[in-house]
Amino acid sequence: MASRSTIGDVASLAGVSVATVSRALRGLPNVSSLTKARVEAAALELDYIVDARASSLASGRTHTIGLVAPWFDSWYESKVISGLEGVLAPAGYDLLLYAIKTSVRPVQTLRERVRGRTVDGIVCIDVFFDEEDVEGLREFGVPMVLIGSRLSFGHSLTIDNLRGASAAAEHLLQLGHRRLLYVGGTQKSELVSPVSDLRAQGVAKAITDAGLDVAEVLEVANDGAFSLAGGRKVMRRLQQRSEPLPTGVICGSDEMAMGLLSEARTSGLSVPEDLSVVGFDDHDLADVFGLTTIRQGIYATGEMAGRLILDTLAAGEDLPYSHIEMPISLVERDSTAPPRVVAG
Amino acid sequence: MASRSTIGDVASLAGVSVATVSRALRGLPNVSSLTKARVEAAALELDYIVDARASSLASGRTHTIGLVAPWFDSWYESKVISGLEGVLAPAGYDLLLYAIKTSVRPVQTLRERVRGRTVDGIVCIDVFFDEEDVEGLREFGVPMVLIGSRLSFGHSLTIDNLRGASAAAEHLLQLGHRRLLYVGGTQKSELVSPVSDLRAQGVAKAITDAGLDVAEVLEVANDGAFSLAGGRKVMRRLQQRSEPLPTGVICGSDEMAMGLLSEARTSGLSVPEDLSVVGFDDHDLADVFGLTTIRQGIYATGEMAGRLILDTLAAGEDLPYSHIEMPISLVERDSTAPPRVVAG
DNA sequence: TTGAAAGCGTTACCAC
DNA sequence: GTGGTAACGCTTTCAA
Repeated sequence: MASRSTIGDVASLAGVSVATVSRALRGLPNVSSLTKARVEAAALELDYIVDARASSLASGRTHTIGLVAPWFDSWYESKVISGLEGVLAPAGYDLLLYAIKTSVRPVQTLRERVRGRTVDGIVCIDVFFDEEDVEGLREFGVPMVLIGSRLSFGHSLTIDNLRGASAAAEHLLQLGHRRLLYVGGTQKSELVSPVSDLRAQGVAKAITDAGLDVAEVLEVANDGAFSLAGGRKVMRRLQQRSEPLPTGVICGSDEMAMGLLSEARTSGLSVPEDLSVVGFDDHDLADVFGLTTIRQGIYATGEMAGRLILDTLAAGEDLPYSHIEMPISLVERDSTAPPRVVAG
Repeated sequence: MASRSTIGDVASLAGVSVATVSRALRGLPNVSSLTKARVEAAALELDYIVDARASSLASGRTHTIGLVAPWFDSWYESKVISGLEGVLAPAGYDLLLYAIKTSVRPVQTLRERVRGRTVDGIVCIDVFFDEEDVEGLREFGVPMVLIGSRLSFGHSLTIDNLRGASAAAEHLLQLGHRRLLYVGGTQKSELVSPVSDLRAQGVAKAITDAGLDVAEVLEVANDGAFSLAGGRKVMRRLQQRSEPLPTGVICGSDEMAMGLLSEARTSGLSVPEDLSVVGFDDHDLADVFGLTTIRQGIYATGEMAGRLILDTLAAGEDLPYSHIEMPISLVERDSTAPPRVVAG
């Protein structure tokens, strides 16, 4: 292992003070170009690299952003990570990951990282804070961006879940469907998400707006768990009962839709002939499944979160909090069509 | 923002020295239980949290592990992250992400992080170092685990790519297929991966072992790019030419297989009647596609990498490097069957 | 069992 | 434009 050289070594070699080395290497003003060149040469020769911890301790900045999420192995999270990273890395910021286990109060983990001065800012994905948590959050004093949820302070990035689900339901209603099913569910953990409920409300709204009776048209399944397996389970249960199947299904996520689709096909139902299905997200594979879906640009959301953090950091803490609604759109593919027997 | 209390504040309140506070809070020996209790009470009252940077600067440990990969938005990476996190977090280690852009020498980024004392250890996923790089790597002096590649120093975790691909090919040969295609490709970047070649060799070996002529039986497509889109492209090209299609396809990844499958079905081919397909990985959705595949436990690989790092850290730098081959297995599903016309 | 003090490697303020 | 030096907040000898 090469011996580690410090700023002092560089100073000696260049024949200047450590203060000057520090300025020169960071490109600060008030350093003659001659001195600067000499310092840079010395640094290069000694293979000097700034100690991030010492620098951070002295300057107060860590150049690290913490990403908090319930888990990191889902498609959604990996897209956000990617978008964030794309913005943060070029700006010289690192990304630190914190998975919030279901059992632990999310705010506790946050506390330690922020108070321990490990991160300069925080991005939360689908972390839902309760009243008690919020008390503890204010004191953090570092910029915070929430994705998928909202808070009275800090930036937030969401989509219009209600409108998205409405659009999906409208699409099915216009095709002639009159027996709809919404498949949602709380997310995989106990950090209860309002997202699923909002989407259910959106579906109901579309039905009402079409002059129809929600009680007659809509059925809601709340055990889809936003997962592949959950979508399967819902479909299986549906087929085991005696009542007729709905003709149109709106799923709160593409992964649930894929599970449902898969199970439906396995048991001989054809999509969209027997059953129309709309998903949510526009997963990479939605296209392969020919899945009609509500597209949201998740990578772009990650980028936006990164930019918000960076801007807030640059501007000081006084930036007014913004709530941004990311665009969504209906992508029509092959999983939706008029119902086989149009009510007549 | 609550005023930050330091170890000095705690010491004053508890009426002891900072040295004692440091020992007491970290549970070191030689602290009377009375003192310890008093210190803990003071820390609690002041809501004291250790400054990670200062602690790290003084102790030399960062309690952070760096994860290096070409990108983070693929299924494979997200599984590794998840496995790593599951082991690291309980041990008090954080995970820092570095995406290696194709244009930059990977080793440069590593240098800065390690030399900058930002991480205690490094895990690399599918990062392939060339001779020149290796020179610079030795000096790092922190534990390193490579996933998917090998190095003469540092731990490595791979699967037997050759044997996996052999098993896939054998499966098809036993079903009676005599015209095979292997779909691979360098990975999405210029960091050339030997993985694809190894798998191609495995297929060839199975053919030879079966007493057949590789030149007659095997065709290789190296533009699958390990992606969905790549798999599609290969299938499309195949159908545009005049020669007959192969009857059995082995794909270097499930994502390529899914793309290929999707394209095949779109153009009216049925699987497995017209075409048998075997994938690689056992992607979460492989099951949905009914895809026969070579399963590798990626989450387990992530866990193992975490444990190796932790063990090495605990043991000091003297642990002998290990190369571990993770288990794989053939999972038979519905995408493979005997060819329609058995050669007779 | 406890305390004093010397680092750890920077940054930033204040003279010069 | 440059240098001296006090922080930054903790860990870790070494004495007591």
